[in-house]
Amino acid sequence: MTYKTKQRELMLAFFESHHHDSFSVEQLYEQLKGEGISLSSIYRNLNELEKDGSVHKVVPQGAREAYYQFVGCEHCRGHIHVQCIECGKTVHLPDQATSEIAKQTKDSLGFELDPTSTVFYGLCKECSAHHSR
Amino acid sequence: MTYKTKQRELMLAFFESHHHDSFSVEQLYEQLKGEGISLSSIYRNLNELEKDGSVHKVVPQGAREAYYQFVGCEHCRGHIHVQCIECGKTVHLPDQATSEIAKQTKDSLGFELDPTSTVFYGLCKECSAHHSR
DNA sequence: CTAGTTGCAAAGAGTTTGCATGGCG
DNA sequence: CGCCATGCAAACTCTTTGCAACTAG
Repeated sequence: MTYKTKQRELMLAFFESHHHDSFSVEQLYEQLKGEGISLSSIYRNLNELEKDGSVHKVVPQGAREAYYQFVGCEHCRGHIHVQCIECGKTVHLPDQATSEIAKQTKDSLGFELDPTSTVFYGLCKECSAHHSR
Repeated sequence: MTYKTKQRELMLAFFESHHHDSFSVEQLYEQLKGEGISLSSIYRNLNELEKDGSVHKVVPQGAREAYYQFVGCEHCRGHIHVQCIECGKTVHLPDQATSEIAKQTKDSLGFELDPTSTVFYGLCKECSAHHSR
């Protein structure tokens, strides 16, 4: 009940090779339309990927359109994503820090953190260095 | 160069008295139109509040419209917001946990966390209790 | 052969904007 | 008074949807 179509494979392949970037629908379309995929298929597949949790949909501050980031790979599962609000770069928080933070959240509020869907915002090492000069 | 208008005051007053809920434009309009405010003013003021950081704009998974939450009060400044993906309830992470988490992020990645703009997602105590039954 | 998927074009929803009017300072 | 903010309605943009053709299983 889920066919393996050329269009779906195209999108997955593209995402697999761009783990830590996020893309607007337009960007995806620009990259993939040459291979034969329509805008509506991109939208439809994106919605499914979002529903089963392998893609994060984010609407950046001030942006009109949504951006999508793939989090379906082994690497991403169970890791907190940390994103720089200046350069947009995203990295994973190491396992140990992730579980400690989950524990602190649990201990202080009884709150069960979902690492995969939360994103930390702030300044990466490079960007915060620029700021302090 | 920013006038104190009745409409702006209406919105601020409403937000002040609903710290930890978030509202769609439509909900705000329903609540406030009786007092004399137009849809476009709500949009325009919301955009300004977002720009100066006193309001978070969020587009929930699967939602069409944006939701806005006030984070401009003393209470919110410097605190990480923790939101339940099931019931939507939002609370603050205590000071100590917040600063420890910021430290861990800094130590492991050199990343300067911005507590005010990051939101933790997961299940609150009550909702995770329901799940484990 | 059946059911899911695609493309296209049209429809829809939420948000933004132009312009004249009104209100703050 | 000058400048900013408001209201209204029209304009826009991004996203969704209906339908017929197509394709995977």
